[in-house]
Amino acid sequence: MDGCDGEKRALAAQLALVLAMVRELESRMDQDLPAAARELCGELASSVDRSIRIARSVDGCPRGDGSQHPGGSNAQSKRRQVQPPIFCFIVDTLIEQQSHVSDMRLLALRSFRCSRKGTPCARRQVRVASVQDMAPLDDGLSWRKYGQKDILGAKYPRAYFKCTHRHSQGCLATKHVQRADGDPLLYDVVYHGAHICAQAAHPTAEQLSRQLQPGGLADAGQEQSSPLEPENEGLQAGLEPMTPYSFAPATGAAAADFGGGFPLLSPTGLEWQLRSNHAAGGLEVGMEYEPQLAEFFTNAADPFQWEYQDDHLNLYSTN
DNA sequence: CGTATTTGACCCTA
DNA sequence: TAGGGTCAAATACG
Repeated sequence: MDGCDGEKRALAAQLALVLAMVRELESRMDQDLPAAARELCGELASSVDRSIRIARSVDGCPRGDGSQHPGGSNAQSKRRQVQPPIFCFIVDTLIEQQSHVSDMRLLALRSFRCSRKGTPCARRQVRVASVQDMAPLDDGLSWRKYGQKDILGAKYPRAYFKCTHRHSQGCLATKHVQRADGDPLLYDVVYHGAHICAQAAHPTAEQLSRQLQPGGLADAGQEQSSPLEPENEGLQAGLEPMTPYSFAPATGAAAADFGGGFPLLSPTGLEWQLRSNHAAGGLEVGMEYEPQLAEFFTNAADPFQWEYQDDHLNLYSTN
């Protein structure tokens, strides 16, 4: 398959890049440049992560003998594509991404002009990091675990949580937490629905202070579930007054934006995948449901350079 | 004793 | 029919 060959070449290129980075890291360590070495470590992590994803995608390609791994990424991708009323956000670790977050916020709002029909059912997925070998389950909201499931092809089981106030207040928010295969300190957290319970409407002081911390995931390793009011900042760019997306509780300060996460919530059916790739100087957005948006984003006047490939939209900072 | 977690069974969808 | 998601009884915990 041509596509798989392309993926393999991309994987080889990524691994070559990793190798070059390792050598550069050695050099920087020899020169006693800890800050430079640390910076490179971030790039390395990003590159390895990218390699892993490419490898998974290659693994899902049809093989020469016609066999195909049933749990490959193709199967998952196909499964997602046939669940239209779903809004999905994948937000990778946005460490040191503060300058990009506001741009992405505008971007997301702009994109709603092309929103699809959908149901109020919202889903977003984030990837969070735990500082130690412990689950980053404390996102300031109370959840009750109601199930755990081994997922085909996944190394770790997926845990299912629902809001503690489901019965008392009818809050239907749920989340799924799964440890990432590639990095045991990373967790993929998928939120379904929005909290309508009191704890969401009145976040605790601890929650607020956490959101106000500019450190991001590096020190928090968590993501806030945020069903609160839409934020108005993004409307300044001449956008329609309707703001179907809702963000984290508004703080007014860009530096406090999401505590490293990107809690954007939409009642639309638009499905997105968004990853940060700060080390490579950009962000990566996969839009499985809206490939027609490629042209829109390509022409968008953002401080990014857009590149559309297959069903993924890559954007790089032009700064 | 009330609440949370575990886990096998069941349901739904592709 | 397989796999993901949820239910609910059993169990653990404070």
